[in-house]
Amino acid sequence: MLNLKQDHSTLVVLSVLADGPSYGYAISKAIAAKSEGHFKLTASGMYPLLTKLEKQGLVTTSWEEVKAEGADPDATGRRRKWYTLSPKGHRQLAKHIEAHRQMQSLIDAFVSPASNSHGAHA
Amino acid sequence: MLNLKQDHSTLVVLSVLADGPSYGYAISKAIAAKSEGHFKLTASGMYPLLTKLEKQGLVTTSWEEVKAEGADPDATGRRRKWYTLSPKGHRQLAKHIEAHRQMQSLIDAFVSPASNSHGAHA
DNA sequence: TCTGATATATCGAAACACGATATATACTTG
DNA sequence: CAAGTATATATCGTGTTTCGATATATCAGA
Repeated sequence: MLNLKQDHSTLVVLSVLADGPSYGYAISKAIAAKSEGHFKLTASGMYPLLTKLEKQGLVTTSWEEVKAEGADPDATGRRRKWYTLSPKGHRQLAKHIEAHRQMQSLIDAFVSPASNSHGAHA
Repeated sequence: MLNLKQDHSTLVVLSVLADGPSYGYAISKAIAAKSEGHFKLTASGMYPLLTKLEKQGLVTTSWEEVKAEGADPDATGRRRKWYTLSPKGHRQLAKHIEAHRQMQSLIDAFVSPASNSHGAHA
């Protein structure tokens, strides 16, 4: 079980939102499910991150009142905050993916077998 | 120019040392060169990391006195601390590479096109 | 002699990580 | 209906990480 760091959290959360609007708790579950239980992004990592994405204009938000079936129409109900990826968010996701791929290829230059053949130092 | 975080720093430094013994300053230059100037691991990141690797038994160390040609044989000379990857370090590098690859494939599940086709939310 | 490169090392402020805590509603089961 | 678990959002505080700045010293070239 790997706790995601900021860079990966941002990439993964934006990716999940690219599949359609969602909310904190559901995103957290989606990340755990899609990573087959390997990734964990808990509340204390999720909500500050979502707030940051909102401040950066990468997502737009709206509140939903989740009422129980047959509940008192005047009751408060549980609040659910939906996050929708903005056009800016889509562009930022593309940039993050590109940066991630570049990082991958740069790291690969270090860990690929050709660079690690024992006894062959320049 | 990307400053490397701890995980990537460790992976990259161990990879460089897998090519043969080296020392802090040279490793820093090797990383910059091999990444074509994209990666930067400065002194304040390098030396604490190397000390940590030494404490973990992943590298062994030895000091070299670098004397100028024709210098006074009694002069102190510049000190150079060599780092050699230990058998444990080799095994740890293999583990880091495996962990890195797993992380890659897990992240790919989120950012691969199949998961991000617009309008196709489950 | 002076500047820039080589070489190692630590400091400290700022940012980050993450379990614990707080609050509240909804569902499930005995 | 009471208790326990799941849903849902949010912050706090401690511990860790980051990274430019600083310190020290030698070497090479203009």
